[in-house]
Amino acid sequence: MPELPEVETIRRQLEPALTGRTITGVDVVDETVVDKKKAADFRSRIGGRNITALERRGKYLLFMLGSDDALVIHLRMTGRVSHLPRGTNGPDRKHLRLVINFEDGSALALHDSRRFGRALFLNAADAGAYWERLGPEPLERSFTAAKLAAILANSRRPVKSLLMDQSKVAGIGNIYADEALFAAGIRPERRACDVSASEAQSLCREIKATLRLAIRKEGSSIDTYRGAYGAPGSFQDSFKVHRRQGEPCPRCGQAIEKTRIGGRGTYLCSACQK
DNA sequence: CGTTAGCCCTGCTGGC
DNA sequence: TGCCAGCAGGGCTAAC
Repeated sequence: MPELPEVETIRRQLEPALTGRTITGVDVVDETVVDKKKAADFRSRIGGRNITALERRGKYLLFMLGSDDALVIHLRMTGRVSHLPRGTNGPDRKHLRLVINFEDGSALALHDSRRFGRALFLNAADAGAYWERLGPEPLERSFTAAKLAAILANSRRPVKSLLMDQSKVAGIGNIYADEALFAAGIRPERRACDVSASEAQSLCREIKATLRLAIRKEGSSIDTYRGAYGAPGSFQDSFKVHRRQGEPCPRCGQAIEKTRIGGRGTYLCSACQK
């Protein structure tokens, strides 16, 4: 499932190829992907526009269209974006949801088996309110231990739930929450407000380190994730606890456990995480 | 306001 | 081997 590292990988892969492209055609194959009522508006608003830059906010991929308008894509669970050079096809026709054609004959395809992924046109005037729903970017320099500690301090929810709450911190999902909490030695079910200042410092450092390494490894391909040109990521080979139930903890050897927190499968080492 | 449950979806897994 | 119930889960909305 695409989280911050996967979306950032796709952004970096697409940036050189799509910057400067002009949108010459929009084929909304499955209208649920753009919200049925907005399909016609979506087509007319992005048609003919020029892509000036590619950005990312949390797990959202942004194709800037000038004047601060943007085409926004969220892949949710099983969404995939592919840049298809002239005359090539995407990974499978069956799950094709959206095709955006460019003046150079290439196209951007959105595939999604589960139909959770979304695309939308975001007017510059609405952008402020739209992004205000999201918490800070964890890889920004301004995301400090003190900032994280302040976020954790006023909630009695499990610390893992806070990390995954996009209004608190943007971009962390189930994989990277599990891995960062293991690296920081913190049990995921702990009340957020009970995490100490020094633990918050460790957690802040490990969140950044985990996300940075995952970006370097081009994300995690455990289910359907692939890059924009079909290449899998390799961070799954670096998982210490996620999806490793029953396997020995790489640090102490005790079997990795699986529990549920906030309705999400959660993996941890009960010996290493306090 | 803070928090949680339910919903959307469909491929895959596991049990028989 | 084949079948099928149930799981998986990001983000939104409703409800507590």
